Amino acid sequence: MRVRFAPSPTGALHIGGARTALYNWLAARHEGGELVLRIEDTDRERSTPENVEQILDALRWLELDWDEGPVSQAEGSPRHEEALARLLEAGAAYHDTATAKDVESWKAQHGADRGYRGSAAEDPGAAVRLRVPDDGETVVHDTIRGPVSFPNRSHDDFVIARGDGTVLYNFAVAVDDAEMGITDVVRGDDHLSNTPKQLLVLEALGHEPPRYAHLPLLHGPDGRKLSKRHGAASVQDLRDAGYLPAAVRNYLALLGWGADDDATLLSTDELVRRFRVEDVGRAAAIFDEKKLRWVNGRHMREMAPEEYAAAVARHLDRDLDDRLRAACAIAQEKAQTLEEVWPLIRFLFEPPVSDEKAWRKTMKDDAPRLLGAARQALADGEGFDAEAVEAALSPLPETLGVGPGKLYQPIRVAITGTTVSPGIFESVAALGREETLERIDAAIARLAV
RNA sequence: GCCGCUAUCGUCUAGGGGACUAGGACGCCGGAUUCUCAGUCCGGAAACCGGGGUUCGAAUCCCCGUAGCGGUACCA
Repeated sequence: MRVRFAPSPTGALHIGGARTALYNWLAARHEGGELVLRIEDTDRERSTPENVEQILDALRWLELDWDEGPVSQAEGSPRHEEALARLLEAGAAYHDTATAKDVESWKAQHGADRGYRGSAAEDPGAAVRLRVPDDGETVVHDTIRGPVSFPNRSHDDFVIARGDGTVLYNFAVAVDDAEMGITDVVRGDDHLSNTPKQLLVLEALGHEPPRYAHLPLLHGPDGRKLSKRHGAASVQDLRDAGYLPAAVRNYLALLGWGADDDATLLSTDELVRRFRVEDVGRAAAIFDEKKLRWVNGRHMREMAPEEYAAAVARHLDRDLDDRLRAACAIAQEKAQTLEEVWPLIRFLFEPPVSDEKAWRKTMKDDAPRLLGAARQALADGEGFDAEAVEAALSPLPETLGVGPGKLYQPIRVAITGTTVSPGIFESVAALGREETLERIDAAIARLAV
């Protein structure tokens, strides 16, 4: 098996494109085949080096590697010109001076279900059209959808090369797929309607067509095409939002494909082992970031501590030191994305945040008494790890005649400034005795005012 | 307009004529977690687009609608 991922470099790699890349990668890895990365840059204006780099960057982040490329489609132009010349010579294609308007009026005359047919002109500066048969049909044998047939009559003699001799997408793709020895074309459903054209080109050239599989499209929560309006829409957005590459691969794989036993959490090895293109579903799927968050949280909790800390450090762009390691250790069970880690551990690196609502809600009348007692308990005793802190604090609620929450929440607010944090014993221990006492003192002082 | 694809809980899906009182997961709602929740555990509500066929029997097969999406460029 030899597959290809062939994005056009029009900007950031979108989530739909990422899934197409993933499916190609999974198919290749599953079969022990090869993945070719080809950049569809025949539209020179949109194909900037920056845009190409964005795609490579996205694929690297997703940890999807390729075996060949990136190959520039535009650089294959000698091959395309040679193929074009062959068709022209054989009469399978012809120069045509007709404009878009001419085509339109031709259709008005012949009915909308009748494709345009032009006539050959002795004008080498005119666009080149492929001759499409009037009868019969072109059928796409799609791995996912089965046979799909298109009546030839409804197709125009479509343009395969511009007046300046450069070739168009549907021609270049067909030639490249054939000449690069691609065995399986796995791409978005938006290309299904293009496939008969490519098949027609292949047939005129005498090439065997590859197998085709058209993936259902990805939509936003409103059922419309996924775009910026929907929040995270590109791979870069996903990275910035704090998702893990492994979790993104897991979630994206599940959009349109399901493991036979309904397994939801799958490692990449497992995905490679189980993925089959023929098992992909046919209906468009909606990208649901909530589920991605959950999948991501599960992956985060399963990481080894050192790996987790390294990922957090990279995301926060901080050095990975022991303090950060300790912070990560107490936050790993709580956060669903890398982005959520910082609010949980921030109190270990900066003064408590100012959250008036939390303060008012927690610091009731007897707060000074409770905090005072906690301070005293924490000031004495040996050691200051989570166990020692728990040993010091846990007898207090009963002694003081209050529920545990009544005691722990004021401490939490005193040291972090807010009401949500990792476990209170772990948090206090991680902060250290000196800093904890200082913050409790500061809170008591503020309450005395 | 024309050509084509698709249609099961809000979402991702399982289902391949009887195993369907339609299963799982996210989300949602409720409870628990003698410390918070944005974490974890437990429970609950929640779907076969409509109409015709075929069949003893249809979520499953066929037809017709409807809706959504894609293509219809000298874009990719």
